[in-house]
Parts: sequence; structure tokens; C-alpha cells
Amino acid sequence: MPRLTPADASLILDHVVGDACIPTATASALLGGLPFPAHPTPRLLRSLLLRRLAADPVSAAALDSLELLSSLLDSDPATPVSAAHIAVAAFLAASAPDFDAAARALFARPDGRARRAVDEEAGGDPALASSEALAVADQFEAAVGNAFSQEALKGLFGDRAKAERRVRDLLAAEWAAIGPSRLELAAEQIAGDGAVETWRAADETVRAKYRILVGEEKAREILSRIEDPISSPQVHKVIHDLKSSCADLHNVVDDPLPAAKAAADKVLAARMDNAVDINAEVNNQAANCSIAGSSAVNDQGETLRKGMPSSLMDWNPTAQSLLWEDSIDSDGSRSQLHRPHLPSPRRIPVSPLQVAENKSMRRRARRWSSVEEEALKDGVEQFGSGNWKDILSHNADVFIGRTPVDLKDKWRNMMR
DNA sequence: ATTTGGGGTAGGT
DNA sequence: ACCTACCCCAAAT
Repeated sequence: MPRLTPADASLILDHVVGDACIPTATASALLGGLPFPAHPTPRLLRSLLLRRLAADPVSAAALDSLELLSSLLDSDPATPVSAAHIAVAAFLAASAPDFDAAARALFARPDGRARRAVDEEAGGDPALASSEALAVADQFEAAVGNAFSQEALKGLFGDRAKAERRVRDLLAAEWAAIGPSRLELAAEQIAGDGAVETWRAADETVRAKYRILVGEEKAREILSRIEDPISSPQVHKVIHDLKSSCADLHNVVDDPLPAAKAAADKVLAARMDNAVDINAEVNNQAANCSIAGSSAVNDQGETLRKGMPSSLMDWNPTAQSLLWEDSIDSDGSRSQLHRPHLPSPRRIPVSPLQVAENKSMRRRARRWSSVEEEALKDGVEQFGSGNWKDILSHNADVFIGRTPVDLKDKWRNMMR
């Protein structure tokens, strides 16, 4: 058995650690057992930060994680990240024994940590910064040395659970948006939508490997979709014959098009003031034809694809499709200058000042993974049904984005 | 403050 | 139509 190469290890870590369903304990064991990649994928880094954050959501270390996270997402507006950052920072300041020192370190201009996070989110343009985040930062800055304001802020932001909720919201959104792993993308290329092109480009030895990966039945199905007209002499001959007979037809039959063009010319000249470029119209027709032709081919591909069993490794397909589109959008170099604030599913308001609006926002429903279900069963055995908060906090890294009430509801579902 | 049970809604199949 | 995840509420603990 050949040894696992570092590249293989990187693929495995990218796939497994980046899967929200894998408990952090398992991910850690894997990280301990495999060489850490010299150039980890962004997905791996992102998932590691999310796991670190889940284990310790409200602390100075969490601020580190949030800052790293927002630097990972530089092409994307990092609003939810900085909102979580503000929420955590506000709690840390409000609960610090020395309010003045903490508030100064976090919110004072220009170098307070949270202050910088707000500024960076706005890309240096204060007009773009979220007004809620700015307001929080300003309030804390102004409260330095002001005992009355401090009491008010302690009341507003001293709730650790609230800050943690913001972080958990962010975690849920980030996990949902994390997108497919390298392995999933490769599987897609070999067995999914890209299969025909991939197999067409592969030689026989490579195809033999693919055949092992996708199985015999699937391989036959893909190969049947590859038609290869160039290499087959018979097909070549048929194409040649078609062309020549087409030319023959043209010689025999009167082409109606010139006459039609002439008639159309007359009508147009009579009716319209501005000249119409008939040639352009003809070209358009030709273009339409070719588009119609190719779309017909696509439709065929589509139906074939729909008939396929949904293939390898597709957890939570709905969340991915929605949010992944968004991240493709931001990866692609479409000028954000032209549409700086495209509403995106990731811009979920997480600011502590938006609780009221947040309430009207329904979380995206995520199916419970079998790992979560197991953890819930174990939790009920260990803590007893009803102690949802304990069960939740005992496996915070499994129940990502779940609330005690979610656990209660799920248990109710499972007991039906 | 947290849990509980009931009942409702949204979204997917 | 049905199921599941999520939401909301009032009452109990």
C-alpha cells in the first residue's frame, strides 16, 4: 500500500474538516494524524476557524478567530462577521472588571480592535460602514469615564448568551455557505455534470481509473453520452455525404430567401423612417438557429442529468446551491464597484441592535444530520429529556446553529 | 431563566 | 397532502 501523499492528506482534510456534520473531536483526531498541508485550502482554513469559534464563541480569542475569518473573506463584504465581532467585543467591554480600559482597547479611535473591524468592513469608507456597528462603537467610546453610560451599556450588552447567539448565527450562515470540497468538485467532474467533457479528454488509462471510481454501470452511462464523430471514418463519410447532398439541394431548389428579402425590403422601406439593416437581421436569424440548436443539446443533457442518481457526497444540497452561487458570484471578478451592495443571502443582519428586525427573519431550515441525531440521543440518555441547554452546551460543536428549543422540537419529532 | 406543550408556518418531497 | 424544521406563546417549574 503506497503511503498517503501530502496532497491526498490535504484533500481529505479539506473534505472532512470542512463538513459541518463531522464532530470537531473527529476532525481534530484527523488533523493530528495527517500532515497539515503546507498550503491549506481556503475551505479548510475557514472550517478550522469556524470550529475554533464554536468551541470558544465569546472571548478575546474569538475576536482573533473573527478577524482571521473576515480576512479570509476579503472579496466578500464581511458584514455578518464584523457584526458578530462587535457583539462579542461589546459583551467583553460591558462585562470587563475595568470598563474604561476594555472599552478603550476595543472601541477607541483609531486602533481599537472592534473599531478597526468596523472600518475594514466598510473598506475604509465610513459611509459604507453599517450604522448599527458604528453606533455601538461610538457608544462605548463615549462611555469611557462616564459611569451613567457604562451602566446603560452593561445592561444592553452584558448578556453573554446574546453575544453567543450572534456568533452562532454567523457560524450557521458560514457553514451553510462553505461550499463543496475539492473532492466533491472532482467527483462532480468525474461523475456529475462535467463528466462527459472530463471523460472525453481522458485517455484509456485515465478512464480506467475513473471507471473504478464511478462503478461499471455509471461508466457505461457516461461513455454512451460521448459521441466522437471526428475519429470514426464512417461518421466522417456520413457528414461529408450530408454536406454534398445539401449543396445538391441548393442547386436544384430555388432559394426562397432572396425573394422574401426583396419583399420585406419593400415593406420596410415603405413603412419605416429609419433604415433597417436586413443583413443584421439575417445574421440574427442564423445566430438564433445555432442557439436553438445548442440549447436543444443542453436540454438533452439536462434530462439525462436529472435521471441520474444524485451522486457522491451531497449533504445539505439546498443550502449549498443557494449560498454557493453567491460565493461564486463574489469570487468571480464581476465589478463590485457597479453593484456595491447586492443583497446576498450571506448578509444576514447579526448586529445586536437589529434584534427586532432579526425576529421577523426565519432561519434557513437545515436537516438534522445523523451525527446530530446521535448526539441528541446520547445527550438525552446522559442528561435526561428536558435538559436541552446542558445537552446543547455539552456538544456545542455538533449542534452548530441549534437552540435548546430546536433540540426540544427535534426530540419531539424523533419520538413521534 | 428555563422548560414544556400546544399550535402555527414555511418549505421541501 | 404530508413531513420536518423552525417559530411563537403561555403556563409551569
